[in-house]
Formats: sequence, C-alpha cells, structure tokens
Amino acid sequence: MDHDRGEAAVSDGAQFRQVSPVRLYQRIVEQIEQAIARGDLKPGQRLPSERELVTQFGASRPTVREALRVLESNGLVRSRPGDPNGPEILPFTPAGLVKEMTRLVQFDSMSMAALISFRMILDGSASLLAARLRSEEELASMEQAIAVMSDAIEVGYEEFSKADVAFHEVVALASRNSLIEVCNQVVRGAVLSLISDKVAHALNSTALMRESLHHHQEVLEAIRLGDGLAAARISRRNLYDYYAGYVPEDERGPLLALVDDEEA
Amino acid sequence: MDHDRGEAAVSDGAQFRQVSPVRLYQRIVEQIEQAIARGDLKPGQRLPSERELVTQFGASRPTVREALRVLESNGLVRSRPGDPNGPEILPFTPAGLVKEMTRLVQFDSMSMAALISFRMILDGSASLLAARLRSEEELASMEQAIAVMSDAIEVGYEEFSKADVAFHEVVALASRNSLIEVCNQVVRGAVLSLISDKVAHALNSTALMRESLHHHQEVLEAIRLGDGLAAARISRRNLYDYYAGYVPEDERGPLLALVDDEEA
DNA sequence: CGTTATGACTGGCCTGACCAGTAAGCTCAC
DNA sequence: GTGAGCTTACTGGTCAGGCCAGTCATAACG
Repeated sequence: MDHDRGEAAVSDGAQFRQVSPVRLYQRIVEQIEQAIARGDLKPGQRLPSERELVTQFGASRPTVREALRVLESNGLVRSRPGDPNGPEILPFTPAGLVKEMTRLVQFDSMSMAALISFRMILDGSASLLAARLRSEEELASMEQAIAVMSDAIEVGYEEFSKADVAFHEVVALASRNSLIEVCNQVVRGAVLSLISDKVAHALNSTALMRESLHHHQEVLEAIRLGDGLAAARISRRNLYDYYAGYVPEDERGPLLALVDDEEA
Repeated sequence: MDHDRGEAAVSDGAQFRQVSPVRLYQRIVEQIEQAIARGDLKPGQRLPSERELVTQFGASRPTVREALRVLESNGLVRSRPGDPNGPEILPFTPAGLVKEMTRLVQFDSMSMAALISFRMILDGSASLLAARLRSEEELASMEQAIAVMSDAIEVGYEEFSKADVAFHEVVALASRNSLIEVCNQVVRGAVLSLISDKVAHALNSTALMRESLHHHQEVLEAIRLGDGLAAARISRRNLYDYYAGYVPEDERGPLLALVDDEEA
C-alpha cells in the first residue's frame, strides 16, 4: 500500500515550477535577442565574428553557431561568408510572422471553407478600413491597379491575376494595418496554391475576367465614396462568388453567413 | 571606356533569379519541414537519432544539429538528452505566432493599435458568425462562461480575466472557423502579454469588472437572438472601450473606424 | 519474483582543422 | 600622386573525432 508519507508535505508546501534544462545556445539567443529588443543592437549594426563571440560567451563555436542559426531563421540576423564585419542585425520585418502563419495554414490542415471564410473577413475589413482611412494617393494607386487589370484581360489570366493581387495589396495597405496585410497575403497565397490547378482553366475566359473587373470596380467606387460598409459587403460577396465553387455545398453555411449582411 | 560588349546580350536574354547560397543545414530543415507538412511525420513520431541523421543526410553532426536547433526553436521538434527514441515531432502550437507578434510590437515594427484593431475585427467576426451558426449547446456554454465571470468578480481580477478569456474562446469556437479561433487566441495572448503589467492595476476594480460583465451579457444576448450585426458591433465597441486607453490618442483613428458602424 | 547493476545507446558540448570566400591594405607600375 | 592589381588576414561553412552526463532496456543478482 502507498501511504504517501513525506511527499505530501512537500507537495503541499512551496510551488515548484517545471524545470527545463536550458541549453547553452538558448542562453546566447536570449542575450542577443534582448540586446536587440533593448535597442543596444540596431539594424545595420554588426555582431562580433563567430570566433569573437566564442570568447565573449565562453562557449564553443558549434554552440555559438547554433545560436546564430536560430537567430538567422527568425530573421533577426544574417551571416555572410567572408564578411569581415561579422553577422548583420536585420531590420524588423514581418517575414517571421508570414512564415509562422504559413505553417499554421499548412500544418493545421485548414479546410478550404475556413480559409475562404477568413479571407472574406480580412478582405472585407480591409475594404472597410480603406474606405474610411484611404489617402488620395492610395485611391489613385487603386485606380491604377484597376486600370492594369482592365488592360491585362487581353493579355491573359496570368497577368490578370497578378494585377488582381496588386489591387488587393493596395487595399490592404490602405487599411493601415500591417496585420491585415500579412494575414491577407498568407491566406490568399494558401487559397491560390490550393486551387491553382483548377483556376487556370476555369477563369481563363475574358467574360469571367470582365465580370471580376466589374466587381472590383464596384469595391473601388464604394471606397472612393467612403462607404465602408458597402465596400466590405461587396468585397465579401465578390470573394464568395469567386470561390464558393471550390467549397463542398454542405460547408458553405459559414460563407453565406458572411454574405447576408443586408439583414432585412 | 566601357563598351558593355557581351554582357548586354546576356542581360537582355533570360531572366535570372537572385541566387543565394543555400546552407546545408537549411536543406535539412526544409526536408524535415516538408515531411511534417506532408504528413509523413506526425506529432508524437520520432526522428532518427542525430548520428543516424548524419548518415542519412550525408552531413556532419554539427550541421545536422544546427538544423535540429532551428526546428526546435520553431516548435516543430524537441530533443531530450538520453532519449533512445530520438527527437520528437511536436503537435502544432500557436506559441510561435504569439512570440512573433509580441516581438514585432516590441520592436516597434507593428503598432499596438494594429493589434487591437485586428482583435476587434476577429472578435467581431467571431461574434457575428457565432450568432448565426451557434448550436444550443454552444449557447449554453456561453451562458455558463458568463455565469463564471459573474462569480469571479468577487474573487478578483485574476479569475475574472480567465473567465473572460473562456467566454471569448467559446464564441470563437462557435464561429466554426479554426483560423479565427487560433488567430484570435494569438492576438489576445500578444495583447495581454504586452499590457499585463498595467492592466492588473487598472482593471482591478469591481466596478469595472461589472461593467465588462454587462458588455459581455449584451453580446451574449445578441448572439442568442441571432442578431449577428449587433453582436459584432457590440463586441467591437466593448474591445474599444477596454483597450483604447493603451493606444496613443493620435493612433485611435483606425480603431474608431471599426466602431462607427451605425453610419449616421 | 522483484531489485539492481550494466552497457549500449542518446543528446550536449568541445577541440581543432580545412576550405572558399571577402575585403582591406600593400605594392608597384604609370 | 594615383590607380590597378596582388597579398594577406580575416570571415563563415563544414567536417572529423572525442568526452561527458544522462536514459533505458536488459541481464544478472538477491
């Protein structure tokens, strides 16, 4: 029989944290990360050379290198062979976020419906914010993107799709929210990569491209007028019309729930 | 004089991509990442031991280790010393995303306003979808979560906050969109970790908690009635009221743009 | 039959070395 | 003096081999 003698007293007492052995390379990563976060190391500045870091940290070169590889994969520094100035501190970019988001979408096996639903939300919100926050320059960029789309219809779907993406990028930019920008970009990429094979055939018709162009013009018009709700609604409906075909019928409920905004 | 002989012909011809030397360890990372993404390696499964990987990849141990450290820092695998089964494939967690976001905000490459704005969009959309898609069970869970919040007011902010999170989790779940769920969780985590120090003092008042509870009840009521637009609007406004104080006044424009939905 | 020792693994870390680059500084011809 | 070219002292990328402290399965032991 277990009498649980002794141990009980201990477990009743102080709270112990889970102790996990911290690798040496992690310590190094932390120190450099904090130095960057504190601003002691600014983008463009250089880290000491690997061999110099070895002496400063008191670790071996492989260990220091492991730390540098981790920092590098996180987009914080970059090492170039032969560079006498040592590894460079990189400016902050959302590249890491993009990578993580992409992983999320890839590994977590999102359903097509979830992706498109999310895209409708993001693009709709971007349109709404763009309608209310856009500058004249951004509006001009959108008009220009639309013009490019219009011209691209003659060239082919390849070009048209590029111009299409460009338009959405400008709208996302005008929303003044880098998170929307990043997420939209990732989700759009994921959706496109999932249907790229089918879409080339399905949409390679000037009629469909013209219709798509028209829809985009409607969004643009709403943005021009500053009518955020309309811009969002039209934007969502466009996406639904585009992509609903790629979603099994019994999974379209969540998509429709985002379209029927006119509640009446 | 430069006559640009020869080179011109080349640069006029084929398009060359920027060539960047790919490190050996990156190749290894890619291969393992893809194997996981493809599903060849599932969470819980084990990688061969480092020495075994050395022979399989034909690289040296330091190189293989660099690859493993990168994968480990990305939360894909975990190595335990002495484990005879080799490194373990981990299930996906959004922890990396949270880290990335907080980093971006800390390094000033993303504004707090963007984070909160995004949270308003996500939570609003989740509420909207929940109002239109929720089952009776989910509605009951929400009511229960609200009840817990109500009780927690007496206990303290710690408990209240937990119940608060639980409510939002249920709403996100009811939106039937795992992307919303995860992103919402990530953004919420990032926001909380960034203001955790201030919030404990600011909100530790039963009056404020009561007000918050009341707001949540309003959202719940809208969800019960199936009024998606109202649920979304109230949800966004609540978040604004909560968090606007943490955003500099001159950056609140984008937030207000998400609140003023009643358009005249 | 339970317990304990043993040995064959594991990953963490180190030393020392070689190579292919880079760029600064030097030399030397002009 | 000044510019072009070479030398050299670095850089990071990679490797081979080794030591240590853990872990775990198994075999020997009580």
